[in-house]
Amino acid sequence: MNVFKGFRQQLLAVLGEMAGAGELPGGLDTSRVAVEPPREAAHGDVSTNAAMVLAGQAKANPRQLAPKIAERLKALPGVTGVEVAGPGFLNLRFTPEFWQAQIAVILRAGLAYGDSDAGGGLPVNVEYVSANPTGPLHAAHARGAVVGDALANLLEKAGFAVTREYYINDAGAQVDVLGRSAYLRYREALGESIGEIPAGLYPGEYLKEVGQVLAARDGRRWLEALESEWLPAVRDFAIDAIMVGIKEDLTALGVGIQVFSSERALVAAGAVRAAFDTLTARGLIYEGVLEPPKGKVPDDWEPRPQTLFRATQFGDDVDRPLRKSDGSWTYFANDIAYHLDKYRRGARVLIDVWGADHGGYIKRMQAATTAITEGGAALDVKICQLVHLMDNGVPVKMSKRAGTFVTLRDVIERVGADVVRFIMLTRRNDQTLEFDFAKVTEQSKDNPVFYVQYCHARCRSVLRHAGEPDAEMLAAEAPLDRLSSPEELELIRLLAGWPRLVEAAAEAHEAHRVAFFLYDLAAGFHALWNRGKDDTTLRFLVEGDPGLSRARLALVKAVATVIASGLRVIGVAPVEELRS
RNA sequence: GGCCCCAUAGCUCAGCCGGAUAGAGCACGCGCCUUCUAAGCGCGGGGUCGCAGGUUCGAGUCCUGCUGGGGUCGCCA
Repeated sequence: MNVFKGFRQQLLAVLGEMAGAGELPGGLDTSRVAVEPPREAAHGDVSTNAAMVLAGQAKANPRQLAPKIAERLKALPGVTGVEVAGPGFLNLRFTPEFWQAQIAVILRAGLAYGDSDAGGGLPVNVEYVSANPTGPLHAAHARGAVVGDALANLLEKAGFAVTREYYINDAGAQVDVLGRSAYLRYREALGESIGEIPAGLYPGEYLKEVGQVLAARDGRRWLEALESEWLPAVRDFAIDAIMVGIKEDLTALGVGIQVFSSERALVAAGAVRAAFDTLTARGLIYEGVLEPPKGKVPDDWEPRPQTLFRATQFGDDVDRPLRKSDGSWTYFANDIAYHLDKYRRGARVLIDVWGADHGGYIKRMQAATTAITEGGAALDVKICQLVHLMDNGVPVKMSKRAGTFVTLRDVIERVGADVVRFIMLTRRNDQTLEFDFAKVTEQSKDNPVFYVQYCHARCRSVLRHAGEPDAEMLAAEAPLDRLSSPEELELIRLLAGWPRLVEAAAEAHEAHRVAFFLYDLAAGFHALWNRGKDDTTLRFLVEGDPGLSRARLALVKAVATVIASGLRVIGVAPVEELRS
C-alpha cells in the first residue's frame, strides 16, 4: 500500500466528516487535493494542499480553514503532529512506530513490494525495437529495447495488462534490397565471384552465412530463375534468418517481447484495405492536392493529386497521403492498419518507442490512432535520443557503409546485459546519452550501476554474516522500535516511497525514474553504512545487543528487497557480491 | 521557412498533477581516514532555471513571442 495514497483516503474521510458536521459544504470537488512528501524535511513527513484547494469552494480563507482540518487530523492514529504552514499547507508528522511498521510491510511483501492495482488491468500495448529485418541489431537499438522493456515491466508492476510487441517492417522496398543482397551472397556461396557489392545493396558480412545456408538448402535452383521468381523466396528466407538473429540478441539483452507482428501479413490479410474503407466511410479520405510546404519548397515540387487522410481534423499540421503513385499503400497507411490491429486485439493504451529521427511522425500517428479507433485508444510515443558510444572518452566511429557499426551483441559481450540495461535508463529517453565502455564497467562511485549493485551486495554481505535471517521471522520478531535514529527513519521513508514512485512513473510512462530512485536509495544506505566506520555502535550487527542487531537486520533486508524489486523492473539481476 | 524536442551550478544531469528556501554526482576548497566488502569519508562555496511578457494565492513546471542547439519536412521505413 502506498503510504501517501493511504493517508489521502483518510484525509478525504475526515473532509467528509467535516461536511457532515457542517464545517464544510457538501459535494466538494476534492480532485485537486494532493498528498505528497515535502521537499524540506522540516516540513514533516507528508504535506497536503487541502486547505488551499478547498478554500475557494468553502468560501473561506486557507489559513482559517487549515486549523479546522488540522484539529481532526491530529486525532488520526499514527499522526503525531499537524502544523499549518506557509500559504495554508498542512504538514503532518507520523509517529516513529508508523514508519517502523513499514519495514514489516516490506519484508512480508518481498519483491512484490510496490506492486499496485493502479492500472486496474487496463490493457496496454508497448511496441518497441521494431528494427527493420535487414541486418542485426546495432548498439543504437539497445536504448529503445531497454526503454520499452523496462516501461513494460513497470506498467505490469503498476497493475496494467501489458503486451510487449515488435513490428516487423517486412513489406517495403528495403526488404527487397535485402533479398537482392542475399541473392548475391547465395551466388557467391555457389562459387561465383561477385566482386564488390554494388551500391544500393547491403554489404554486411552477416549475409554471407545467409547465402551459404540458402545454397545448402536450395542448391542451384535459383541461379537461372527470373528475379520475379527468386526474389520472394530469397527475401523471405533472408528475413527469417535475420529475425532469428534479432530474437537471439533480444534474448541476450533480457528483452521479453511476446508478439511479433508482420507488416506484410497485415497487408496480405487485407487489413490496410479494411482500415482505409473504414476511414473512407467516415468521410476522412479524399483526393486532393497538398499545398507546397511552407517556406523552403523542394526543387522538384509540383502539385499532384493524392489520396489523403484528413489528419488535420485530429490535430496534425497537414493531411497525409495513403497511396503511392503506383497505387500501393504508403508506410503510413500500413501503420494505421497496424495500430487498429493492436486496438482490436484489446489494447486501450498504445505506447510506441521510436528513434529520434521519427519525431516528425508522432502527430500524424496520434491523429490516425484517434480517428481509426474513434477515440477508443490513446497513443503515446516515447522518443529515444541518440546514444553516443565512447571508449574512454574517445568516440567510437561507426559507418554502416563501411560495415563498421557496433552490434548490440558486441556491446552485450563487452559489458554485460545488466550494465547496458541500467545505463540506458540513467537519462530521460528524450535526452542524448553517453555510453562509455570504460566508465560503465568501472568500479567507482561515478558509475551508477556499480553504486546500486554495491548497495545490494553490502546488504547481502551483512545478511550472510548474520546467518540469513528469514524475512517473516524478522517482520514478526525484530524490535523495530529500536530503529529510532533520524538517519534510520529517513532511510525507511525512502523505502516507503517505492510504491508511490512505481505508480507515478507508470502513469508518466517514465521508467528512468526507477533508476534514479535506486541511486538515491543506495546513497541513503551507503551513508548509513559509513557512519558505522567511526562509531561501531552504529554498525548493523552490534556486539552484545541481539535485539538491536535484529532490528537493523530487518532494515538491511528491507533495503535489499526494495533494491532488488527496483532492479527487477529495470531487468537487472541484483548481485550477491562484487568481484574485480 | 513550417513543425517537434531540448536549454536548470564550471561540467553531466534530476526535478512528480503548478506548491514552501531549486537538488544530485563530478570538479573545486577545507578537514578526516587504512575499512562489518573491496566505490575512501565528512563539511563547504557555487544558480537571473536561455531572454521578455502573460495566467495564478503561488511558475523551473502552464500560455505567447524571441534567442541558441538538435531532429524532421508531399508516395524511405
